Amino acid sequence: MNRPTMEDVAERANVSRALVSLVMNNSPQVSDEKRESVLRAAEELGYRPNLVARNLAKQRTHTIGVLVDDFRNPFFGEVVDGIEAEAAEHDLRVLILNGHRDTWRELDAIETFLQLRVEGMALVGARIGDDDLARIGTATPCVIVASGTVHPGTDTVGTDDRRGAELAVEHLAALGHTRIVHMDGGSNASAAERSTGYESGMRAAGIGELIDIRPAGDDEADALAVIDALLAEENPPTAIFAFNDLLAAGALNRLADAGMAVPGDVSLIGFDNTFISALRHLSLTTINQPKLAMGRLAVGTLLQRLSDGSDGPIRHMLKPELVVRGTTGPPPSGRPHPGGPSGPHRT
Amino acid sequence: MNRPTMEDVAERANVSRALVSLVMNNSPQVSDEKRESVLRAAEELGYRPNLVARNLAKQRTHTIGVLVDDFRNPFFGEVVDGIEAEAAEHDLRVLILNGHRDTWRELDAIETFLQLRVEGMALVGARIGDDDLARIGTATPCVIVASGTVHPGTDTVGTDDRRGAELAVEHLAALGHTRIVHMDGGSNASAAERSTGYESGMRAAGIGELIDIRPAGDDEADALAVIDALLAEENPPTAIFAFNDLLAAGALNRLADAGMAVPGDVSLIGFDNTFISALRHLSLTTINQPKLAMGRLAVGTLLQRLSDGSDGPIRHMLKPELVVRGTTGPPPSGRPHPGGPSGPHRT
DNA sequence: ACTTTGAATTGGAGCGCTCCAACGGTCTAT
DNA sequence: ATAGACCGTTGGAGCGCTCCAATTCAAAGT
Repeated sequence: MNRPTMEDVAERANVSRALVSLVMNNSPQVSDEKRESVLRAAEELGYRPNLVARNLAKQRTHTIGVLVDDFRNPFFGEVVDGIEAEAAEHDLRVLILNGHRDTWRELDAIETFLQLRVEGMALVGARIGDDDLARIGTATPCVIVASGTVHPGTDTVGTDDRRGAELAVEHLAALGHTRIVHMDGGSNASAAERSTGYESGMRAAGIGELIDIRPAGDDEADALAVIDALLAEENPPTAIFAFNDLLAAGALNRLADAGMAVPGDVSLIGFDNTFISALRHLSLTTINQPKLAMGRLAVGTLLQRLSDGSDGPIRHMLKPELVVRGTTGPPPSGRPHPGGPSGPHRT
Repeated sequence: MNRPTMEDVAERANVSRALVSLVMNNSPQVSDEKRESVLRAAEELGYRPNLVARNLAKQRTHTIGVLVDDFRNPFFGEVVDGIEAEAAEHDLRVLILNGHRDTWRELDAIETFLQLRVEGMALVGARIGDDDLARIGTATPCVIVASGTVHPGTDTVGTDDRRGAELAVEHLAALGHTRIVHMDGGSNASAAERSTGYESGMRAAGIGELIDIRPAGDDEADALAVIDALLAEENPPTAIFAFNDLLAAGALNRLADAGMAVPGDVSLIGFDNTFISALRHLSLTTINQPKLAMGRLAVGTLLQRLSDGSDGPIRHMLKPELVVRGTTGPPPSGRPHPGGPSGPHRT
């Protein structure tokens, strides 16, 4: 009834348990004869090595844990793809846990990883603070991925969010916009950096006095109220820099509802360059993050940490890139108070 | 240097290892005094129970494995949300592995689950065949989620894909369409059922002789060539039923490129009702699958299998629902060969 | 004073595996 | 013939935990 163990295989093949172990780890120093007889016995019994026992005995799990902030956001899916690709090349198993955009659940997931004795962790878009991070301890290597702020003492892989935000503002300013509003990412880990970048971008463009940040969030739904509020104002912005693509998509929806033409009446730019922004019908101008590369680098960092004891945090800061699509254009000409939504449709 | 073990905690608290174990499992029959002293010692040492050892000793892992066909497809994300919600309520850990739309990698993931001794598996959108399924054996409960065909002898949770496809055809037929093409899902697990439903729907509508299935796939990119081919024909369809939302989104892109108005020149319907279809700028008519409910039911099924030994496969077949949005409408009137793409823009 | 009960605590065996030291065997060198 | 080297194989200890039976000790019953 019970799962067959190594002992069972050994008995059936008339060898010792140790020999079965050698075969299962394909040790070269087993005679072909015995090897085959062991493999046959294993096959016949439907034997499957018990990784739990093996991990305990070996004191190694060959596993890394990946904490993903939010499965719904396609951004993370692509980062995970990169992680998995790199991990596979190094014979590492990847365990994925979902943070559900919630600090408490993140901590829970990390605790699980630690108890499962993963050999490293990649926290992708995690929202936990530096104090929590410190409490994790240094026993298990840990890399923070795509979480904006520079965490002292922790390895990080990320895009230069600040620079990315600056690129967005530069692009809009170059088109002639001045009343550029930033819809902030709320509790998202990258929110602060992108806000900062927005501010410095505005100042660099000589329109620092027009800095206008609205608290929003990082999900489609978070855009609705903000857009409504914006449109109700007497002097609405001519351009909006949304924290990410999801938020921008939500904004696009609401703007369409309100009969505003994009980019005729208002320009919109997102962040992340997820596949959503590339959908022809959204055609969202955005800032690209090298998602796959980030995933691969995350694993690379972990491996480096695992092999040598180099001190000093490893930091990879990747370059963001402006991707111009259809939601940005020059501001509506000479109409400080747009009389009515009648701009041309986007193509 | 090494991770502290129970033994270390016991020594520091001047108790036996067994007592520490009792405390860690918060057994009620430990004196408050000892409990506190153990907890304090654990805290001071930074002790973290070793789940690997515990799982081995307990012969239980309290873990279920979830194999996801494709992280990029938002459909799966929502199913996983349901799974996690239900699992959390039953104190089950959820391990997620990515199948990358590849049978071989799926089998690999399943093998990993089995070796890790998960207590159950949910295969979401898996592409493996019944023979592979059989080879897994009955030792570990396994539920197939959202994989169209009825797998004999295996528990399944799914939407009635066939009926869903019929709904799609009914809707199009009711609008007056007859030349309705189905873009097939290729190797996707649900492809066959939806094709069948398309066929029966066509026959039920009295247009069985117009059945026209084109091999496509389940990803955006898979739509391009098919749309191109369709548009090059002398008598292109007036309606397209795409295998899923992603494929429909790709089709929408290509149709826009070609200057075709949707639904003016051609109607389009997807499947899944992912958040993508709800984006106002796509506004894709689609067939809803109760994704969250499917996830919860999957875990429910596993739990049922785990508790009793009821024989006979458990099957949950949920009801699909038509969600009418903006990509379907009546066929272009009296224009067998549309002279030029000049239909009205969608709102 | 004695046993009885019961609650709190402990030692030890065991979960399925790995890994090391030791073993028997054949083969070559002295 | 004896020692050494080497290869394939094996028993046993140990990984960190759980769980059972056994033990201690205090309070209660006779």
